[in-house]
Amino acid sequence: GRSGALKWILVACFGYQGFSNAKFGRIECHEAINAFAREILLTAKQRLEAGGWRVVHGIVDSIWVTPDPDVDDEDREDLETLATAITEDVEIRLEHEAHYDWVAFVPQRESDAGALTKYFGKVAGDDDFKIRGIEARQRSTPPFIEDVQRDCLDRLDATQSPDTVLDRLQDAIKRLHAGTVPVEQLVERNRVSKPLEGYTQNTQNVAALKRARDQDLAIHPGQDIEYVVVDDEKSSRERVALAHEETESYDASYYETQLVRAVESVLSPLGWDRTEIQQELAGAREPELTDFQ
DNA sequence: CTGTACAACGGCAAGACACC
DNA sequence: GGTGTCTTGCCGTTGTACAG
Repeated sequence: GRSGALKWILVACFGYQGFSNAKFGRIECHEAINAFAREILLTAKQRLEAGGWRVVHGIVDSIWVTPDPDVDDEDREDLETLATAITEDVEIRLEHEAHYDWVAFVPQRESDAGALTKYFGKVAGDDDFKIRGIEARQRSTPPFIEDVQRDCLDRLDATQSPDTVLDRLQDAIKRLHAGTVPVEQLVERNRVSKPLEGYTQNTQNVAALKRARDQDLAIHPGQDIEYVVVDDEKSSRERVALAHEETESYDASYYETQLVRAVESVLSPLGWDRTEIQQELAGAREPELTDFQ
C-alpha cells in the first residue's frame, strides 16, 4: 500500500545518495546516514544484551535476538519494553516485528560462513514461515521445486530432523525420473536485461530468446521469459522449450540437481551439504580406507 | 625426455537476483 | 540506488596419462 510505496522510494533515494554518478547525490549525506545507522544498531545491541538477550544476527535496520542462556528468565526484560526504550533513546521507532519458534541462517554454498541475507524461520503461533533469499523466495524457481522446498520446511518444523525431509526429496526425484511431473510445474521464469544480440554467453535465457525469435515472438529487455529445461548439456536453442510450446520431455537430471540444491538450503543450517545428501539418497556410506586393502 | 590430449582447477567477467 | 551472493561460461594454467 501507501507506506510500502513510500518505503521503497526512500530505500532508492538512500541508494542514490551513494551513487558516484548521482546528479543530486552527496556522498557525505550517504556516509552520515550510515554512521547514524551503525550507531543506532550498536545502541540497540547494547540495550538488548543488557536486558538479557543475545544478538544472533543484525543487518542494516534489523536485529535478531535469542534469550541469553547465562541469564535467568526472571532477570530478562520483555522485548516490547526494550523496543520502546530503544525507540525513545535513538528517536527512531524500533518495532518488535515477529517472534519465531526457531530461525535458521543459511551458510554460503562453499563455506561455513553465514550468507547474511538468507534465512528462514517458523513464525510462532502461526502456520507461516518467514523466508528470505532461498529458492522458494526467488521468482525464477519452478513451482515443483518451490513446493518441495516448502514441504521440507514443514517437515523440518514438525520433526526437527532431516529424515522426513530426505524422504520427501527422494519421492520428488522418483517422480521426476518417472516422468510424472507436469511440465507446467517445471517452468522457470527469468527476466532478460538485453536484446539477444547483447549477450556474449550461451545461457539458458539466450537459448530461450533464440526460440522466441524463431517464432517471431518479441521479448524486450525487462520482460520475462518462461521456459522448461529440456537438455541442459546443450548450448543451442534445443536446451530449452518455451512454456507455451507443447513439450512432454524435460531434463530430469537437471531438475534433480535443482531439487538437491533446494533441499541443501533447508538442511545446510544443520550442517549438511549436497554430497552428504546425495550419499544418503544413494544409501551409500563413506568407504573406509581399509576397504581398499 | 618431448608432445599431445584431456580433465581439473582457479581466476575472472557477465548476468541475475536477493537483501536493504 | 548500492551491496552481496551465486551461477555460468570462458580461458589460461596445471596435472595426469600415454605414446613415441
